[in-house]
Amino acid sequence: MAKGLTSRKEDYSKWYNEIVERADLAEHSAVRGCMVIKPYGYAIWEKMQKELDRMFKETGHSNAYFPLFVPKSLFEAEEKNAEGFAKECAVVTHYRLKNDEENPGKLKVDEKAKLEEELVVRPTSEAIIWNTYKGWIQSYRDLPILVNQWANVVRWEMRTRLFLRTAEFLWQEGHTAHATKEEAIEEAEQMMRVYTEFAEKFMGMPVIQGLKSESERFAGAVETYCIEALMQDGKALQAGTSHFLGQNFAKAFDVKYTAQDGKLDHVWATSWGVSTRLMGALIMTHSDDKGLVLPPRLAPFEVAMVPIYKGEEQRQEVVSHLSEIKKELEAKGISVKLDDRDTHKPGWKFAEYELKGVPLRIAMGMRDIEKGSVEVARRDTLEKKFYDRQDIANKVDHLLENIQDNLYRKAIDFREENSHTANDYTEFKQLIKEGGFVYAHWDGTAETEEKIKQETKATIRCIPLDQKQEAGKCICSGEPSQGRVIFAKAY
RNA sequence: CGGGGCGUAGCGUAGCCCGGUUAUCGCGCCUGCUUUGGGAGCAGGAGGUCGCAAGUUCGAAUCUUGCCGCCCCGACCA
Repeated sequence: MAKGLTSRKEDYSKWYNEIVERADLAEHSAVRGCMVIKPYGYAIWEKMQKELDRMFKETGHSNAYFPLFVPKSLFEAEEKNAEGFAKECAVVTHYRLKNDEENPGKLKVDEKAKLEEELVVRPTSEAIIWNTYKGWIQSYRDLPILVNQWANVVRWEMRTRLFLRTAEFLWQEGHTAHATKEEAIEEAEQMMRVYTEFAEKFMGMPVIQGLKSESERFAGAVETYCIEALMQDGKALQAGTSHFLGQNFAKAFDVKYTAQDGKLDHVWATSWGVSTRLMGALIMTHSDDKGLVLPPRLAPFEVAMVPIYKGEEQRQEVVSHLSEIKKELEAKGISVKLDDRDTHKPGWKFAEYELKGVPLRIAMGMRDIEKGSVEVARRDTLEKKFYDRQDIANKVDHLLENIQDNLYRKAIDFREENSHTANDYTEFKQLIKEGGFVYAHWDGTAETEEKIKQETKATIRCIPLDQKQEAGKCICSGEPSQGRVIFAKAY
């Protein structure tokens, strides 16, 4: 009996939730707005972490860890940053509970244990980190500081969606300090490029690099670079951001250094981050109506092996053949799960590994052993083929590479098919309704952007870095514009 | 914080309007036999403070009142 998923086209949200749940990635926690990432989902996140971490180290960064709590006085130091996040902060006000005499067995907050100063649970760590950097920096010799932190942060969201928006989420946040403006800008741009490379090479997800408009800019940043991806329902997803912070935080926390020429100046800063939201992006970029589809480079295991047999004797024979193949694959660095459980039937396993997005499935039974063949099914195309037993390791290796490329190419094709240019407001509204990226002229003002948002629900996703200089008129106000920006409805 | 909806087994639900034996069905779970190349079949079984509290009544999942919790749509947002 087939227990299918809801179709993507029928109800995208439902489809998404079913994949997250049935592929065993995550679930809602009993804690409001919070998420439990289950082992299989976390294994994917760990692969992401590993690759990102490697790329950060290759670009000269080191990991460190800063406190979860930010004293309110530090949090409010950089005004724009504080104002931007104030509405969604969890705040610790007490440090002790006591027995509730009126309700035996229950606890209540001990009012005597009220904190002198409230502690904000970090929604982002600029404040606590810049307060720390203050003590680390005196001279140009102390610069640059290139630090990354893997951490959890809390943003008290009113409405949540697994991986895309939860009250607590996991991420990495890089925080760097530089002697010059140019160096800081180069750092922010470099990290955007690192994110781009990760998204495209590992996630198989094409992204557009760009700058945020003022209203979408990070609170406290001078400039926000971003990568934007297009999901299969035609909505945009901000996949990563890298901020040039100017001297805003250095001034707020009074972080100065003495330059080679003896002059005292504030340092220049960047911060950049990607979160478990990338998991949501990964799911929505490749998955289909049969479940998750994972790019080989991020799959917890690239190959699932399913033995087919009747009786214990056959089972042992088939499993021993598969074990040999497994060794050959592992020798090539391919990760394999041999599912020899007798508690589930082959058909059940086929469906299960499809739901979980395993790139390749190898099935083997007595027939194959006799013929010297192996059945290989690829997840991206759902194509099944028999390959010669002798050559299987090379074939699998080749297929995995092919799948990785194919997923990326398919995602690019999808994005191109769903990217359009609008030349007037009527056309714009129609295109936005249909979904996808819409390239259009904009007069550069926040007022117009807001008006368009109110009228169409579309926002400026970014001003693309490769924007062509092109004289035109704003689709909304008719004022002159130098180039097109990307509009879309967004997550 | 505004508008709407829902709370019945691990999950999804019927029953409620019009009160009446042992609370319905499906999935899942357990046992046994037969099965195993696309989510097996049959037989048996376990599992429930019907969100909580009070009230009306001979009798409440069902009616009344209060409370609690959750979901959806807005506003906010990576």
